[in-house]
Amino acid sequence: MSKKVIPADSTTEEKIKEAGRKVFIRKGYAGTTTREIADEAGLTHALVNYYFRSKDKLFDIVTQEQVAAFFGKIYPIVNNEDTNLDEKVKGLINYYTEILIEEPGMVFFISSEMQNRPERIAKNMEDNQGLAKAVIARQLHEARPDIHPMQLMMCILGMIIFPYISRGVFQRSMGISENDIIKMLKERAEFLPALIKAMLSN
Amino acid sequence: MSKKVIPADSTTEEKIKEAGRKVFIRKGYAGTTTREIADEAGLTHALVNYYFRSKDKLFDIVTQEQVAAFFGKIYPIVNNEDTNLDEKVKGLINYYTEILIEEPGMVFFISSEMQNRPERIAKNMEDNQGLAKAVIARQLHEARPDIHPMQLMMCILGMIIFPYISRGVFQRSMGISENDIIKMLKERAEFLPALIKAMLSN
DNA sequence: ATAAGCATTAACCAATTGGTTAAAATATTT
DNA sequence: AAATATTTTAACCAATTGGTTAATGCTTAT
Repeated sequence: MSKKVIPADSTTEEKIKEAGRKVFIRKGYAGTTTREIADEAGLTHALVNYYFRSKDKLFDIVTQEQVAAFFGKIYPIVNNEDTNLDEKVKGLINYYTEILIEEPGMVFFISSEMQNRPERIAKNMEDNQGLAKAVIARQLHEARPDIHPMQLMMCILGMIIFPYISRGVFQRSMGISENDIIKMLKERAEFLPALIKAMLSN
Repeated sequence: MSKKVIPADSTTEEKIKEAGRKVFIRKGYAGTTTREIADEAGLTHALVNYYFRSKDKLFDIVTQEQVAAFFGKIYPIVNNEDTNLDEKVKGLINYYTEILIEEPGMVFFISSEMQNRPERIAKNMEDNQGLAKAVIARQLHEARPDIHPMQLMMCILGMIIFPYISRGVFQRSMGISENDIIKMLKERAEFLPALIKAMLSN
């Protein structure tokens, strides 16, 4: 997930998969050509089909793994019996701050996948029984019994993730530099827990 | 912006533009073919070039107008001197609830445009001097002087908009129907003002 | 060393793409 | 009604696309 530098000694298959991941996230499925993936990997485009049979199959694998990695890291946080709500919130904030500064396209990628071809991702979600049964849902219900835990979850995740989606808008709107907006995004990690706490206090 | 049914008496040019808008939002630039736009409009694809010279030019115009309409409706709300913060929040919630239930792809479209080709949209933003100088920014600063108004703005908009982006995830994760998730999204409009108020109370 | 199997390449293919154009259809002007 | 201008169409074009394949290179076991 983090800045994946392709190791020089990685196999051709790994190179292609990683190149595919990068380009797919950057340009989306339709905007990506197998030749560009091959270029990114420093190979011929015939090899994409040699190792993965088709662009579609490669995309499937990349998406599958990406989503699995994404949610795989979230569930341990929201399902931890030993942390309270505040600690979970901080855990989520740290996680998203880390990966989304590195790879801002990730949210687009996953959520557009989720909208366009939900079946493909369903499997990974079921394995984890979803957010609905997570420990955090119970804790949210305790904090605010008047509002459905999933609604609160949307609020929390929205506050954390949305800025990475709307980055460009805010950057333009405020006329500030790339570096400054990244600084702002990192700053958020500090005061967000308090804001969320205030929101959840009945 | 709302459910735009193409009037039967509209000109060919209007038909193409509206068809282009729909398909571009649904499939993105790369995923859209001029022939599909023509199909959607019930015409030959040569007419797309006849009226708009190229797919690219049509996309430019559609994007331009879409962004202008989008922000054109927001700025009157956030710049109103006669409403307080709570009323502005409610105004934003109503606006987004309305258009995003109608056209869930809009947020994707605009924010991905904003990330991929920010120059193209810059003009529309400057005209409105951005969010930074809006009345709401001043009011947010009064409510919470300890946090930058733009940070608060991201929080508010995140809580409102993010659910429309992550719709699919939550729907899957909770195993509920399309209708139920729409019901949830509409429900949000009712309790969100209170949650945001709680968050902003120092 | 040689044969066998795997990896890689360049050349190729059919389908689709954005875009053009000449001719046909329609509307407008005279 | 005839001439003119505009709109629409079908056929076409070159470029790009995902995918295949036969030949070449490279390992590795024999």
